[in-house]
Amino acid sequence: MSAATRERIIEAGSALFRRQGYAGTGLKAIAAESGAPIGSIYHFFPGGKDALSDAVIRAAGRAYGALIPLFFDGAPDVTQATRNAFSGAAQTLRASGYADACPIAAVALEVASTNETLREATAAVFGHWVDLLAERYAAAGLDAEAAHDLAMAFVVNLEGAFMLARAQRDARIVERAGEMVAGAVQAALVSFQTRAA
Amino acid sequence: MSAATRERIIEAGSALFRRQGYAGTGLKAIAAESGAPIGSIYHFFPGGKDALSDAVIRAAGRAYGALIPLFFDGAPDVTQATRNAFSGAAQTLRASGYADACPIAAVALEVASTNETLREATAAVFGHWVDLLAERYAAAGLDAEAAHDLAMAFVVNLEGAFMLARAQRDARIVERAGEMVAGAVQAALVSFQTRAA
DNA sequence: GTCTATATCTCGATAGAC
DNA sequence: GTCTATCGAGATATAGAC
Repeated sequence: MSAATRERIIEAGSALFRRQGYAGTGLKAIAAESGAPIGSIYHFFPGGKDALSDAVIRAAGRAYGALIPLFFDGAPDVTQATRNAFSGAAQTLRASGYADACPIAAVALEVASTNETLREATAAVFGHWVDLLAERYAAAGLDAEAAHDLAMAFVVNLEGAFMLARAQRDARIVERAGEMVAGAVQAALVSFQTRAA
Repeated sequence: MSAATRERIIEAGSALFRRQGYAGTGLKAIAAESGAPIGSIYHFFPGGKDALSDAVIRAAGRAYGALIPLFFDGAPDVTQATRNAFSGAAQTLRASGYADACPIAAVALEVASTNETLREATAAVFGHWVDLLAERYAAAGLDAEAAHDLAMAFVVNLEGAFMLARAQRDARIVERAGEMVAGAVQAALVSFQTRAA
């Protein structure tokens, strides 16, 4: 099955990029991890490492964007959903031995000044996540600007907390960052209701 | 002058690490950037790339820690100092074409799961920054736990904002993150004064 | 589509002249 | 202390059999 091989290559690339970064991950390692030979990588991605990396970044963007409904659809309100999302991320981090955090964070910092194509891919993914979150905050009654700022704060805090938590091996950093974002969300909601009243 | 050569090597490593990361930066590139031959790197750092990288990380920790008094000593209060620090970072980011952000961020994400020695070095640097900032917030009257949490939020937001700002080429993200942290600092100060009264 | 072999390059590291 | 030459390993990429 060719489609399955292509997906397995992307999945392997995603797993290795999040732990070793872009430059630290060779195509041979991705081939070994996916079980496919090197030739298959160039068959599915004629553009080589850049084309594969672009596909990995965008796939990770879709996959993690799909997690947002999981936390927001079931929660009683967006404040609790925000808190739960950070708690879930902290739990995943702990369970994986501080390896599984953001799939594109290391790559984003590596390519920001060295690879314009991939930089744009990471920018699009961050923008996608912010848009999805902003929709949720707007649906809770906040105006567009406040919703966007909180969505940006969500991603900023998650990424920054992932960095410190992985370095210091302390997942509570992610939980504390979640408290701060949730507090800002709550404060914005209260401020909006006060203004409306 | 041998000491000057050693420092030039560290300075070159710092400049390249922040733009290309750890795995993306070769010792030959550091040698070329510093003007020293490869042999000199192994003369001053017999431990090779790891020993040099450790020195680069710790030097960056000291250098950026030394920036904190610059913002906090002259400011009217810690809230304004916090805001100014983020504004200054945003300005540096813009002026450097979105290249000069945190000197150890990319390295930290790369080594967190791949190099225990360097992971500990980055953890120590983050901890050092948090400690220095917590001292400032504590000196403004906050209790130790609140001061520490705000200091952590400072570094978390700065690192996360750097990541998104570099990817999307928008330094306002750093400024907005500064507003959020400064707001949390202000709220904590007000809350403390209310409790004390 | 799958897989191997290989060309070319650059890596970290070392040896040794000066 | 400075500098060059070089080693073996691993990188990306390609050619071509099956």
